[in-house]
Amino acid sequence: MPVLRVALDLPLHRLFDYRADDATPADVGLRVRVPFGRGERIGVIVAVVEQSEWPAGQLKTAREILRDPGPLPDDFFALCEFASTYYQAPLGEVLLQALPAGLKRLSPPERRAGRPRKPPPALPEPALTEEQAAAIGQVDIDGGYSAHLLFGVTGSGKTEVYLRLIDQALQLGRQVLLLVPEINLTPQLEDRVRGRFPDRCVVSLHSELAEAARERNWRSAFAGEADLVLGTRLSVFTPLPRLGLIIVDEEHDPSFKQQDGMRYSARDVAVVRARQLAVPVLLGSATPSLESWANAQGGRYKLLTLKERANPAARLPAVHVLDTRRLTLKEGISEPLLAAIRERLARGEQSLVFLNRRGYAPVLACPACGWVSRCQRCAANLVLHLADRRLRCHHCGFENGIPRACPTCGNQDIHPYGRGTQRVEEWLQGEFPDARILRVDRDSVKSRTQWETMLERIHGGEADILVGTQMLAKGHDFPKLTLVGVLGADAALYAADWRAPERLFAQLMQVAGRAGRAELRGEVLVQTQYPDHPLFAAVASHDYPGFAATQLQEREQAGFPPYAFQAVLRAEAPAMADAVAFLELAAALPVVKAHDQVMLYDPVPMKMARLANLERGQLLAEAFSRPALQAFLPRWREAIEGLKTANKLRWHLEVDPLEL
DNA sequence: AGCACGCCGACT
DNA sequence: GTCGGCGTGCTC
Repeated sequence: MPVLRVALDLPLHRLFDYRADDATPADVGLRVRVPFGRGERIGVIVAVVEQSEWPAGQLKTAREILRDPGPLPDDFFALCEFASTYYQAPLGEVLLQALPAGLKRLSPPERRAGRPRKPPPALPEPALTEEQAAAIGQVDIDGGYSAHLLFGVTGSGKTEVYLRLIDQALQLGRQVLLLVPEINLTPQLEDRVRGRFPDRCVVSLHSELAEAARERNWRSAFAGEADLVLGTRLSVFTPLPRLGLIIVDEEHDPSFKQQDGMRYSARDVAVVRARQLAVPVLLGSATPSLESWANAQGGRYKLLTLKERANPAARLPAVHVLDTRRLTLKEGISEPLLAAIRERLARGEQSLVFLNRRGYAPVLACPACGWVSRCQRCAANLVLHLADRRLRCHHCGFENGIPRACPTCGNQDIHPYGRGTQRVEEWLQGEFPDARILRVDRDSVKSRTQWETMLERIHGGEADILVGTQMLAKGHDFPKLTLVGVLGADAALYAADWRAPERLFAQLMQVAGRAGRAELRGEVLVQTQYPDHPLFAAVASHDYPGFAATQLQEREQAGFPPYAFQAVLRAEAPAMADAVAFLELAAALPVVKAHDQVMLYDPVPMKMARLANLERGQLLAEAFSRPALQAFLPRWREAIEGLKTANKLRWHLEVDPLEL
C-alpha cells in the first residue's frame, strides 16, 4: 500500500504520512487534500514510499490527490529544500508560501478568465554604449552558472543591459526571472519590458496584485507559457520550467529581505537558484550591498562596470555639503538651500527636499514637566500628524487625538519638536506662496495606484517643489528636477548601527541620482552636522568603490559581516524578563558548547525593545565560517524547540539578519 | 499554528 | 451548581 509523505504548512519540522491506494511515484509534487486533526488541509506530496515509519494503524488515508496544476518540478523542491535548511524554516512552510492562495485553499472558487492587457506601444532598441556592450559580452547566457555584479551609476543604462541579456535568453527559448524592489515594480516598468518584447508573454507577480490575477500569472509561469516573470521578492520561488536567466535589479535594496515568516533574502536565494539550475545570474546596482561588492572583489561574482551615463550630456550632479553647525536654520532649512530652491522656482525647474521622517513632527512634548507623546504599547514616540489631527505610532499603528494641554501637568503650552515632511511642506508653502508643493510619503501615497498618479503629476510638471521620504529616492527620472536638498539624513551616522553608513550612502546616491538629466546639470545640497565624515566626501566624488573599500576594511577589522556569519534568536513576551530568561536558557544549551566555532553574545533587549505590548530580546550567534554556523543552527533550533517556554512567549531564528 | 482537553474562579 | 480562563499537548 503506497504511503504519501506530505509537507503541510505548519511550524513543524517534519512530514506527515498518509495512505493512498492509487498513488504512484509520479504523484510527487502534486497537492493533496488530507485529514488533519479533526479538520482537513492542503499539503504537497514530497515522496511516495512503500512503508511508513509510523504504525500502520495510525495512518489516515489521503482524501484526494489534486492533479491540477500538475506536479511541482524537482528544481523547485531543491530550491525550497535549500531555503528550508539554510533559513531553518519547515519545508511545508517554504513550499506552500510559494503557491498562490487559491491553491492552498480546500475548496477553490471558480476561476474566471482575466481580461488581457492592452499591448503597450513597441519600443525600439537604443544603441549600446561601449561599456554596455562590453558588459553584455561578459555574460555567457548559454554557459552554465555564472554570477555577475553589474555596478553602474544612475543613468548609465543598467536596464538596457538587462533587456539585451533578456533578449538573448528569450532567443534561446528560456524563461527569465527579473526581480525588482517593491516600489520599483510599477506598470511603467512593466510597459517598458512589454514594449521591448511585444510578442512575448510577460507576467508580473507582486503582493498588490489581485488574488485571481496573481494565480493566473503564477500558473502561466509554472506552465512555461510566460517568457518573462517580473516580480518582487516573493516571485523568486516561482516554478519556471525553462528558466535560463535571473536578474536582480537594485540588489542592495532592503526590500529583498523578507521581514516575517521565513526571513529569507530573495537576492541570495536568486543566486542559489541560478547555481542549482546552472544558469547565469546578474545583480545590478549603483550602490551594491557590501556583501555583493566583497563577492565581486573576491572573484566569486564577475564585476561589470558602467562608469558613464548613457547620455554623455548628462553629467553627474554636483554634491555640496552644508555644515548646519555654522548656518542659521529656519525650520531646519539653511539659507543656501532656500536660495537654491528660489533659483529653481525662478527658472521653472523642480526641487526635491528629501527628509526621511513622515508626519508633522516626530514628537509632541511639554516644556514645563517634560512629558512627551509616548506610545503606550511600544518603546517609541507618537508622531504628530497635524493634517488629520492625530498622534500616531509608526511602529504598531496606535492612534490618539491631540491633547489640548499636557496630560500630566495641564500646561496649555505644549509643542511639536523636530520636523517631518508635513511640517516642512507647510513651512515651505509659507515661504513660497506661489509654488506648487507636492508631498510624497506613505501618508500621501498609500497604494500602487496613488503612486502611479503621483508619478504622473510630477512628470507632468504639476509640482515645483517635492517634499518626500525614501519613497521618492528610488529609480524614477524626473526630467525637470535639478535640485535635491537632504535634511537630517545623518542622524544615524554615529549611532551603534554599523550598517547605517552603507544605507545612508546608498540613500544619498540614490536621491542624488534624481537630480539632473540631459542638459540640466543637477545639484545636491546635503545638510549635516558632520560635514567631515568621509562618507560625504565619497558621495560628493561619486566614489562608491572608495567608500566600499573603507567600509569593508572597517568591517573586517571589527569582525562584522561579510567577514562573519550571523544568526539571531529573537524572543518576545509580555515581560522582558521572560524573553531574556528564555534566551539565556537557549544560550546555555549543551549543543552550544559542542560547537566551539560558534560564538554567542549575551541576550539583550532589541533596539525597539517594546513593540505592540510585547517586550523583545535577542541573542546573536556568530561564526567566522558559514558551514560552521550552518552546522550549528539545526541542532540549536531543535534543542530550543525542546525548551519549555514562558507564557505567551514567541521566538524565531533569523539567518543573515540585516538589522540587529 | 490551530484545536482539543483539562482543571480552577465569578455568575445566570 | 455551570461558563470560561488559557496552560499543555498533539496533529500522520
